[in-house]
Amino acid sequence: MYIHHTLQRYIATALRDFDVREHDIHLEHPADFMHGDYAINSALIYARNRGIAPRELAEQFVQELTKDMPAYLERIEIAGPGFINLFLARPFLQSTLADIIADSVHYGRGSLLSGKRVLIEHSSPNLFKPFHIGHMMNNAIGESLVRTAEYVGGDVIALSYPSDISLGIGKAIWFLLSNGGKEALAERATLHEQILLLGSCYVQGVRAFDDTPEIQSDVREITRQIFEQEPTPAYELYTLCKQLNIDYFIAITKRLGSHFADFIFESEAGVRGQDMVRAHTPSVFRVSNGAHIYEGEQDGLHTRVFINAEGYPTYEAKDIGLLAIKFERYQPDISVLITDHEQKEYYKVVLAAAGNIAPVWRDCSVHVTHGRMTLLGQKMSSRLGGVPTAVELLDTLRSDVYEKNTDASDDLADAIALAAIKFTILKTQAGKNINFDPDQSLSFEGDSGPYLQYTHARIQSLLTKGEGMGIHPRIDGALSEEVLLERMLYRFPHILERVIKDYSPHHLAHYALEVARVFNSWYGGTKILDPENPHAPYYLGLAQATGIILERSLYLLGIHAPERM
RNA sequence: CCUUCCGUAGUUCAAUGGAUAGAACAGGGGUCUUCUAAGCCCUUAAUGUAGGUUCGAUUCCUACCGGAAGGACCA
Repeated sequence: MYIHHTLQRYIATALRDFDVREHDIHLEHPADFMHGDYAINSALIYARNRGIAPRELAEQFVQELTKDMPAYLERIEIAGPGFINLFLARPFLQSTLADIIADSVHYGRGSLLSGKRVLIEHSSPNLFKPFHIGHMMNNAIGESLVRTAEYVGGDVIALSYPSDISLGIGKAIWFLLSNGGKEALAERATLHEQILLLGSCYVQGVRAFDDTPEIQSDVREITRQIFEQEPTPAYELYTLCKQLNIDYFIAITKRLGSHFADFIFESEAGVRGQDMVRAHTPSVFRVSNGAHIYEGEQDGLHTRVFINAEGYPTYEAKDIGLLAIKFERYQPDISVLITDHEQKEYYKVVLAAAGNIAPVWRDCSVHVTHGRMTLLGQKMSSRLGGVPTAVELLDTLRSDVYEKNTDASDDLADAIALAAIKFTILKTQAGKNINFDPDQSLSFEGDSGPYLQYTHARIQSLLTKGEGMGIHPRIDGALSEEVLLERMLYRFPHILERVIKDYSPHHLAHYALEVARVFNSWYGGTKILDPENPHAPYYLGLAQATGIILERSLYLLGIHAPERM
């Protein structure tokens, strides 16, 4: 149990005669340390209903709270219009530092999601199309939520939903088949080059389809063969290409720090969804102009087509099938889906329809949306191929790292480049658009991933040097003058709960920045490894605890914290 | 036309209805014979407009202005 839980319970118990419920106690960290470590505004809120002056009620509250004050509290004050400010006692703060060091990589683990199965779908790729920076955005948020949900006790299953079937893919296969087929692929030496070839087949196939109507029936025939899984050369080539794309997807998401427990393919969901929709017509869906539709107006939404007049499932039906497979296979308590916010209204209709088939599909689903990335002020679109792929962007940033640090290994350069990109994405609240200006957003200075990594690496260096000098980190013993850092580190577990509550890792990103800033500011004015100073072991312990919090924060953001840089 | 989302320093982002709206970048000025200068210290600068609710509004409500996304057989 962490301090915010303990405190909340204590306050609720102390104030039970005032009918203040635990749930209604809002513990917040005041912006200014002068206002204590925690503040509650309960007196302000409750005074309204009672017709008492807020400060007067606050005084009654404080009287109860101080009657038998626990040791972890130093004092309680009333401030402003009736805030109650709580100051944690320094011995408590120091015991927390000791806990952090003792628990190390387990510090902050919690029970918020204990016993809950949490499904998180993210990074769903369009096979045959490049993994571009929009996918990186989805991946960064998804991976961070996966790690954080796991950290607070969830039984988390990460999965991805690759789009493996479409007319567009038929176009790509047609083009490749007409331009060398399997042999053309075999000429490419690496997986990366093969993927580039497939990407260009996609673009050229789409163009050929639009420009030369004569080929359209051939393309449709190939697409049909793929759909029906007929053992033709086209289907055989498709199977090969699909596997290459999956291999590539696994490789790139691994480089980004993700792995998936399962893939559910669009082709699979399509079949399932189509059956599902037909089985629930006319109870849920209705046939109109030959198409199976769901009339969203009954839920204040709009009508969408689930099976088109030609009898093919649309994305809507596939999403129904996907829900069916997810809940059948995993029985999740919470099923999180991460997409860009263009799909927000769309997905409301899907969930409304789904809720009429099985209420849990709707009630246990959470749709987390992220904004769109704009690059240099231009709206991104994967269609024309003008958008950098994840690999291109990463490699570009890596060369910037080498410029700054000529000794950097490939792994280190990759870790720093990734940190820059991921942090840019994660410091913004999920749901908002992100302006992606490589020159500015991806800076290695200031509010950035590399800043956090640098601070962490610097602490590791201190620890190594301290070891050599015979200074060992120690929290007990002589107290120094108070260091602001002590009032920052214990907050970590509380922040994780907010990340999960809001499904937005940006809380953690900003917290980590604040920790790093406070540390650097202290470091700038204090000599830590001073053999003459009796407080040196304590200082080093404080640095060590800070290093742990930074490393854990970075880990939960999906960012690697190098020992040295 | 309808629905949803978004308007905060020059720029990129914070602020769970709270206390003096915080950072970073850019600009200006300092700082390495001393633990990693990817750092630190100082400095200029912001809530689209008009109302309303509240002890208190960047946050909630209404209208307007501006931007984005979605709105039946595309994905």
